[in-house]
Amino acid sequence: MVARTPVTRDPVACCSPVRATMPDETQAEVLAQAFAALADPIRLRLLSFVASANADEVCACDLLEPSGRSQPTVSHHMKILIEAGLITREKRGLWVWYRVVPARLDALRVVLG
Amino acid sequence: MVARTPVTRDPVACCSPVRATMPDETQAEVLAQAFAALADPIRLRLLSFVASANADEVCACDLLEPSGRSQPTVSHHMKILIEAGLITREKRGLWVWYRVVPARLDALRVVLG
DNA sequence: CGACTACTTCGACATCTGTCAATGTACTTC
DNA sequence: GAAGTACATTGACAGATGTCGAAGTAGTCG
Repeated sequence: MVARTPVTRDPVACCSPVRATMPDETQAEVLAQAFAALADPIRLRLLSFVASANADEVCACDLLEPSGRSQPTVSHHMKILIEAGLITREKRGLWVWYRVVPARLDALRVVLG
Repeated sequence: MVARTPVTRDPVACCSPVRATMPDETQAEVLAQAFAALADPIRLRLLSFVASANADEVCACDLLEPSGRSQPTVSHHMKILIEAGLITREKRGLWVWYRVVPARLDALRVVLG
């Protein structure tokens, strides 16, 4: 660990220079948007549901009842997950099918360490 | 699982029963709070900064300038990261030192797959 | 065509969130 | 003690977010 110049008299220096980095602002913006998609309990449950399905895709109609939210609300949340790149939507006939985007989840996992 | 009652007589059945699971609501609540802490660009940058520091801890005074936010605002964001369990705060004398909680980051990574 | 179905979008609302100036608290130094 | 420093908390405000009913869109069926 760094001997961080403890406060002797003088100009009470706080710390020796730190070496650390931040992602730039636009990069942080994109990542934050992705995490924001996960920042709602309903969306986390919806995403888990799709990710854990035995088939690799899930019909929108299957999301309504277990989520306990109205149909417009579920549609709204799924849109947010899509815009975050975490899932994809495909319409076939009257129905809509969702599937996860594993690469996107991988990317977030990498950010966490 | 719900037998998806195909309502009319011979309607095009939507989907065969899906096998999938959701985290329960309280579990989702806790996870969502953690992800919410990552859902702000400033906080992502602050966390990255602490995580990437050469020393394993970072003085609060080092966060002000690179974040470009006021001192109360940075203090506010750090508090949110702490409440999410992502970092810890330790006061020594006049200064405050932050360090990341790797186990917490691990936990989130697990959720992502 | 017209009726119906699955889903999306809109509009409105209450709540939550990020921000900073002002103020408070804890600690050090004189 | 008093003065000064580092950080936290408060208060206030604009803007974002979650929610649902109502209306709109796109597809199917007869």
